[in-house]
Amino acid sequence: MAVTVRNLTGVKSTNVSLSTDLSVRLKEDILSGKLKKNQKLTEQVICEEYQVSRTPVREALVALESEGLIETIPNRGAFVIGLSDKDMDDIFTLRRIYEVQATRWAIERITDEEMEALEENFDFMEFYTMKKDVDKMLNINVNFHQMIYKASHNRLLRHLLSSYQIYVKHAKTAAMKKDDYLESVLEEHRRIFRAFKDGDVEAGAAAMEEHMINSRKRHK
Amino acid sequence: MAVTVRNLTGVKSTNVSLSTDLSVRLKEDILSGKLKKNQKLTEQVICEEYQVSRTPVREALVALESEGLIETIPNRGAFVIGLSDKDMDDIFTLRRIYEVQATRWAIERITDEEMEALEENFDFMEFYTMKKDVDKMLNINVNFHQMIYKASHNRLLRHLLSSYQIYVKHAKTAAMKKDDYLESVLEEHRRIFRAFKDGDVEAGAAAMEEHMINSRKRHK
DNA sequence: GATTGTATAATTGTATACATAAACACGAAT
DNA sequence: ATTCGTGTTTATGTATACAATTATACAATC
Repeated sequence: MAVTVRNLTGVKSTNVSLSTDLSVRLKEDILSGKLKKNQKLTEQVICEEYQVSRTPVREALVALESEGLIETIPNRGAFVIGLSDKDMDDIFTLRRIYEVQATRWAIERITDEEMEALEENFDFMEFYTMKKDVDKMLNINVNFHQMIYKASHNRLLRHLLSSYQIYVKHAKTAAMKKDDYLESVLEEHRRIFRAFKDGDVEAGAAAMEEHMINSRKRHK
Repeated sequence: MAVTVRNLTGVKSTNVSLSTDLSVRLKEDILSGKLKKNQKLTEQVICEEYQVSRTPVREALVALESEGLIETIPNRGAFVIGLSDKDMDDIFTLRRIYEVQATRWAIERITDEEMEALEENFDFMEFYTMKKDVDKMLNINVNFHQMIYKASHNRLLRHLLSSYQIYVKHAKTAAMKKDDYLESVLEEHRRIFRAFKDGDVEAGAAAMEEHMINSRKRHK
């Protein structure tokens, strides 16, 4: 079908199916606080709210449950999970741990082609940091990490880390207006990238660990 | 509905919904090799094979995709992901890393009530090791780890680690016939349990790490 | 013979109708 | 007033019908 719809953030999304599109929209609305914690997600209500039938709604809810964002009680319905500050800290810790492992594996396993792509990404990053183009940087930043996931050559890890990405997405904007934001991120990425060039697993792991810790501080 | 059906292992399962029941059965069949890698999972075929309609089939497939066991290509269908020996090694590594983190948090956060339950579990484990009752031990073993997940007081971590459990489940039986199997597992659990009693995070993390490494060796 | 175009069949994506279980309201019995 | 029972309503669970996309077969063209 590939309908072009407009989600609640006003950004066009041309996702393949209503199910996947809806699951993304619901995810955003949960993390942005639009759907409040412990709130009951009645299927029929979502149908009307998002203008789709129950089938894609139910499939989206199954996906959200697998990611731990909602809880489904049999014959009772789906409820939004509340995320406390402690929960967010924990999630960051869990993400950090796997980002470090992904970096280790990626440095060991990266192909020449993937290395070239990473290098290109880093060049762009330097360029747009100079230009002070925050929007471009956001995408490049996400891509940098996605490339590392891919280079780890483990489908499950890539999958899990990608699903963590959403947790930071909505928190952006506040911290990024600081002057040294772009510079800091670039410098941290530079250290990680250099470890890839050197094939130095331990240096890469350390650099990524520090990058994640700083990232948490920036977005808190 | 709560129908009592019989899954392919011959074990009765009285799950709440056809969707969740089916996702468990499909998971077992993928990991046992009944559904071969790269095999296309045509919805209609699964309907006939498992005697349910398409709705629960599709919902089960969404769940399996979230766990990384199948890949869904839009408008093309679902395909079984092949897991190589390297993949299994990686999964064990990913599990080990989070088991260690769960242990750290659990030792820090465990409640008195949870501690009592863990102690009881350990007592049972000693008893059934003496009795050489492998079947009972299997359940107790799984419960021991589940209790630690719970005591970590992080829903997402508990969720993820529970989903890893299935990967070892089907591999059991071969290694467990060895005489020293039960003794080894008991001893490793004893070290972990002692760390809980002492509230020693580092000792617990080390003990769990070793337990996981040994566990991988045993099931390889 | 290989390639492209088109009609047909098969399969996925979505909507809706039906079945069943939980939530609710309300009155009777204690 | 509280508890229990019963009928009604609402929501979830399941099946099926319809729409849209993709795969297949086969003929026409080069």
